[in-house]
Amino acid sequence: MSLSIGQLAKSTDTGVETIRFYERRGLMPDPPRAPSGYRRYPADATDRLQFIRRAKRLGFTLDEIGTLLRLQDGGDRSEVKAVAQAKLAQIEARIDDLRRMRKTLAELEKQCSGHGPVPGCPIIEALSDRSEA
Amino acid sequence: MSLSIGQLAKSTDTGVETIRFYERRGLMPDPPRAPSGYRRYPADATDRLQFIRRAKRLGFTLDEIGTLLRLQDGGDRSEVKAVAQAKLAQIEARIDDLRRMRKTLAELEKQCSGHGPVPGCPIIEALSDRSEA
DNA sequence: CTTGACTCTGTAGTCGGGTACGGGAATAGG
DNA sequence: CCTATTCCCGTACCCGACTACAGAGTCAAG
Repeated sequence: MSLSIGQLAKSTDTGVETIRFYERRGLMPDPPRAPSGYRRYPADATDRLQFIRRAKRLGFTLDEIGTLLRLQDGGDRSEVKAVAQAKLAQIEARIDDLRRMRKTLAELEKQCSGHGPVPGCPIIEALSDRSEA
Repeated sequence: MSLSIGQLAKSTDTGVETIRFYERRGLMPDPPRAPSGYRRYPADATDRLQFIRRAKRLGFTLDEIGTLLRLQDGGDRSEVKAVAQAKLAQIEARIDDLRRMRKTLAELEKQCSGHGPVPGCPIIEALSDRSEA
């Protein structure tokens, strides 16, 4: 039992173009072809595509997913753990960045009355502040 | 007293190319030119560029910064506040996304022993899980 | 057998925010 | 006065992850 690219796309909620794109990127192996040239996917192609989709939801880039897939077919568990730790560190750094932005912005937003003319608005004043680096 | 583009760049820790790029984007006004065609920036160009840099640090896109600059020279404070609130909401949504990723990934990372072969690694298993959407 | 949906390849465009390059002109320092 | 630096403009390129064609061939339903 094999799937057409359209069926694979539907079964994984992915676009047909995206699957071909993953193939070019080397994330999906080149599938066998029908005499017409049409791609015929074995059932486990669905698993591989799901793997990619889940990894993406966890924040991995396509390159990182490529690494994980390579480790899957023959790697050491320590390497997988290292990839996960690196990603975790990136996520945490990004969260910290965003929390700093949120803190500053939330304070300004609270201070802004929300009515009247712009001159005197604490948000604009903070951005314009001539006395600060 | 006017500044060359290079001096303006240095004084705001920005690249010369970036300033020209902001000009094309309409964030920096077209400056007066010397007879040679060289840009001659009035002193307050520094303020405007600092405004852009600070707004960027707060997470605003260049389009949003354009809006803020337009409001600065003649808008209503409620509009500024609305822009800030929208950005705050986006930042919070992004933080929530990242925290969900972190939670999942941290759990998997903790469960992975970090030694041995990949088959059986909880991280890879979770990504491969055939029984889950 | 026809029609419409699907698939093929290859190339190009999108978004955001720059960065780089090439060839020529102007300017500043020694 | 000479040379190194700066500046001009226009265009093209970078990242990541798609997405959109065009034009041709194929497959499935009625």
